[in-house]
Amino acid sequence: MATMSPRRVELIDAAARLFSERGYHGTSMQHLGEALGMQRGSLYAHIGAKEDLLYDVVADGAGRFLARGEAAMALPATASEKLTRLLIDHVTTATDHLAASTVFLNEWRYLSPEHRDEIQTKRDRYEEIVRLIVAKGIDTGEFRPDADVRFAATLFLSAANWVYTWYRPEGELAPEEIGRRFADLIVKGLAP
Amino acid sequence: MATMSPRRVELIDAAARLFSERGYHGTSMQHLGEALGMQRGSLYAHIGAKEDLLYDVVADGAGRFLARGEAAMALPATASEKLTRLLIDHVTTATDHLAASTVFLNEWRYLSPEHRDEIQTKRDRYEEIVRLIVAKGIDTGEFRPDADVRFAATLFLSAANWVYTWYRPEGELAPEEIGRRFADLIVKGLAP
DNA sequence: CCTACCGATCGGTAGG
DNA sequence: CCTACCGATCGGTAGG
Repeated sequence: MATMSPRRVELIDAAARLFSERGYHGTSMQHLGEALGMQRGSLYAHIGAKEDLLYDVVADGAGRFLARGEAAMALPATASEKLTRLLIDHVTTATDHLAASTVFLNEWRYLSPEHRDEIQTKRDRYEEIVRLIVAKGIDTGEFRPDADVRFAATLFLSAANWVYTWYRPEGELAPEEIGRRFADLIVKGLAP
Repeated sequence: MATMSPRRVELIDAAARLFSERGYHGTSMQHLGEALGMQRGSLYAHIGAKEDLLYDVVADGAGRFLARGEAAMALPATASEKLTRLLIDHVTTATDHLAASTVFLNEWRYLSPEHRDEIQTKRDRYEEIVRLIVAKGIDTGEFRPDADVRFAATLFLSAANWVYTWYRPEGELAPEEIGRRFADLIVKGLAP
């Protein structure tokens, strides 16, 4: 990562954009070459195979979300605050990196088995973080005792992960505001 | 539709399954031929082009969801009851027709522009139905007056449309129960 | 529904 | 980074 050439970075950017628009299988090396103004064969000076690009894009996306998750969990704050903070960060991250997030969420299943397993582990960890925050809120009495941890976490993830399908930068609501409103609704649903 | 041959029905079924597993662009006519035990060229006795199959699968999915939506709206019931009923029906439909629902939700963007527009209209109508139910609940005082109609509807749709990514038939919860728990959380979030 | 074929394009490589 | 190429496969058609 530290030694990644500028060309490789450009290539990953173009891959994120093209894969998000046309899908991984709908994007050819030819398309990628045109996006960078070079012959498709020349791309192999920078990568070993097409799947490397998918992995790079997906791993970037996974890494970003997970970093926000770990940060939210480490906050000295109530469960409601952590949940709200994380949902805002999640939405902001998804919208700031819309192409990469789209690829992360809907093309990751085309990764090679090894790469897929690695990403699955990160997804599992992220989900666990959300559950831990909800469970903590129940413990402290902040959320109602009969709340369903798994369903509350899944509702959180559903709202967060569906944003990329409808968010448009020209829309009237800022990403922060979107995250906040979802969090309000969910936190109210969890109130005692 | 009334005159659809058994072979064509088999073909659409196989397309739903394969497109949901490998994506539209990741599925070749060769794959489809193998699934039906025939040569790929022979498939053209039943369809005009590969895209016809995508359209058939997506249109089936869209039609099913929309029918549930219109039915829920027509119920003689409170807004909470309609919302709960629709969410249960949505989840049940998505899980009963998991492959077609998956294709409907994540391959529809590869339709031809005309077909895409037609499906978009149905999606818009479905979303409108959810909003109308929420708005009605606010009018009658069933939901709190400051509830955000668009966000409540989007939270509903997010939960409903994310199910296909994590639902597994061998899981412990029945689809009805999944829909009911989501509905409870959302309705509680809307309570005055 | 099959055989045999169409031109185009696929991901990837060699050699410079 | 390009030229020139590899074998394989793509969606689709003709003619039977």
